[in-house]
Amino acid sequence: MTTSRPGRATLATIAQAAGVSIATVSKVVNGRDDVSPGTRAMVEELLRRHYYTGRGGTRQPTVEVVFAGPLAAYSNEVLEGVLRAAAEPPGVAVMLSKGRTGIDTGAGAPVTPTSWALGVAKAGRSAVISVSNEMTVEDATALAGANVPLVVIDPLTPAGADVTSVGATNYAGGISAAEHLLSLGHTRVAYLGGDLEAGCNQARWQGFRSTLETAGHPVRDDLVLHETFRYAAGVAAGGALLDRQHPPTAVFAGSDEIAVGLIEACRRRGVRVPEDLSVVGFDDTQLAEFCSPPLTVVRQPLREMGRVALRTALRLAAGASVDSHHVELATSLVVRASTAAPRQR
Amino acid sequence: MTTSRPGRATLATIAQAAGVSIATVSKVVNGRDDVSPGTRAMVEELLRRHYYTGRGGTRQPTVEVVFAGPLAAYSNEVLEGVLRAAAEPPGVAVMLSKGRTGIDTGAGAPVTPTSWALGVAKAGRSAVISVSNEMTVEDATALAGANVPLVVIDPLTPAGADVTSVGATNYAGGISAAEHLLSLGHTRVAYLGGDLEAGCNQARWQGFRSTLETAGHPVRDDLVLHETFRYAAGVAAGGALLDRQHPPTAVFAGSDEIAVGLIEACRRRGVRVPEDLSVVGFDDTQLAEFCSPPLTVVRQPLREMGRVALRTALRLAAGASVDSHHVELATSLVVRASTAAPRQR
DNA sequence: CTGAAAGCGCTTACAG
DNA sequence: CTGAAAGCGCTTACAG
Repeated sequence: MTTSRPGRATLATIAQAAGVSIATVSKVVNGRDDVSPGTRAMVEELLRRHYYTGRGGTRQPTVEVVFAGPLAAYSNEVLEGVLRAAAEPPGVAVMLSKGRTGIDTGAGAPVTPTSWALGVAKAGRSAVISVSNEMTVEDATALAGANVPLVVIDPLTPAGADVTSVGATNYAGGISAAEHLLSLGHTRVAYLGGDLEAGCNQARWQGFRSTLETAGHPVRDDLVLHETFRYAAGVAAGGALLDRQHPPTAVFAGSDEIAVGLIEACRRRGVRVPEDLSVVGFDDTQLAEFCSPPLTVVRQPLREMGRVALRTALRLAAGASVDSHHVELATSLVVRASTAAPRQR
Repeated sequence: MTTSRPGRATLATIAQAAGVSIATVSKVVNGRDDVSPGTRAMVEELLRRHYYTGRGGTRQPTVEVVFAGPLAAYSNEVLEGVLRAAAEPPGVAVMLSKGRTGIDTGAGAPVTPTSWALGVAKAGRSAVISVSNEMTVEDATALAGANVPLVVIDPLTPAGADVTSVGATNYAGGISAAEHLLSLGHTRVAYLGGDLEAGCNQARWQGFRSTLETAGHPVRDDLVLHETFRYAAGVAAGGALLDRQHPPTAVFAGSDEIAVGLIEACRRRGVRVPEDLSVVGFDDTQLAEFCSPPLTVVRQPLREMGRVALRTALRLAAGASVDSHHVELATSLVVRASTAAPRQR
């Protein structure tokens, strides 16, 4: 039995494979309800397996980029990278959405992971890129079920083997921040981190912690704060840190936003940066560059991460496999003006 | 002669109208070259007039947002507004692109305004939103020819009657900046503006200028600088301003980026803000909020502008007409910590 | 350069 | 719940 399958799958391809009529397959594709559940399930499975796309064939290839929170300096860098990679020939269109929006799942029905994933597939998206977004296991599974590849940038939870992700060497970044501060002579340092549950935050902290400990200057427990990655956390928790009886001489912030918030907390108290306090940020977004003083940061190559995510997504969409399910790009230390030797006591 | 046109136009509709065969229309649609130029032109015209979309009918409605420069704090706010409005039922997909990319215009051919516009139409975009982007007259014309509505946000050149645009009350914004500084007691003020050719920059400057002049404190010619809207201009030109023998006591910057650059120039020189110099920004992006000290700004409602642009674009795409070809949303003064009374001499 | 005709992929009213 | 058959929108090899 030679199943001829030259080009793209048609209704006839599926009908033959399923042993049903073309009409029945058509009904399943169009979501009519006069098909038995069993037949429907089997046909749907076959449609997926054959990458059935409808007669439109391939429309313009499109990748959907999903952000969780508000767009910010961080997302800009990632998007720039994605956009530039997408502009390279042959070119992909980039769709932007927040959460599960932008996909029509049918008249006002509540959007479930499955309906969203099916909508994404039906809209013809080649792949989905999710950015620092807690994609649930359900979302990922539904997407896989709909045959839409998913690439996660900077996953909050450690990468499962079944999800492809792109991150940065956060642990190494924490180390370089510690080494920089140690080399300047700081020994009483604090960590003002982001969400405790976030994998990237944990890695940054552990790299930082271990290096200081090895150097004989362990970080005191009361100088370790896990808050959120946002500006407000820098202002509030950073301010509280400064109000201590014995404040640190340097702070490693878990993000640029936190660092910038901390710098505002310093200004309000007349604490000078870097004379009275050294601050190291993490990310190297435009915020770091525009900060006054310009921020010393551990740079994570966000644009490059966006570019790699896009190219990986395209490769998966083309049916190729990827060498590794998780890629980590190298961080690097960028020294600007927010760090200096501690004052002589 | 009753031309029956119930639903969507088909090849037959066009063929009948053009007095040619269905086959010929099909060839035009598919860009085959065995059609005479005259026939092709006529058929293309008819395809447009009938809003021919192909059998796919309406795909998921999609709006293409085109940015010129790099994504920045400014674009974030606009995009947030567009995205939120797009997420409201019934929901539109949002495509992001920079310049004329993201559209497949055929094998490696140089992208001309016409081929781009045709590609946009063929890709099924309902409308295009262009952000602070020098859309050329050619682009706009080509888009109009392809029946794709265009809405420009914050047009660089004064809105022509034929282009729909959304802006802010820049002139009034300039006035409110001047009034704020006058009320604090400043009389020796400078304008550190963006691109001289940009309409929004001119309006800001004129509103500012006229108010100070009326108040009897005209801005000295040597304290008026038109640079670019970027950070670097704030650092360099702003720094030069501070190095004058008689520096101003307050500066109205044409954008948040310029203001933030100026604040860095101040830091480098030990000039305190607002004690030694008051700074007013323009935009109210996240940069203003995160600046240290937080920036007093003339706020332009960028998110709202994004939302209005999207809704206008959708209305145009639906064939409705708009009341006004140019809408200006109100600016407002947001007082934060970068302005204060001038020091007593 | 044009179109009649064959044929493809799909949908749907209807018979079973 | 299923499918034979009619028919629609479109494409294309080919004759003129």
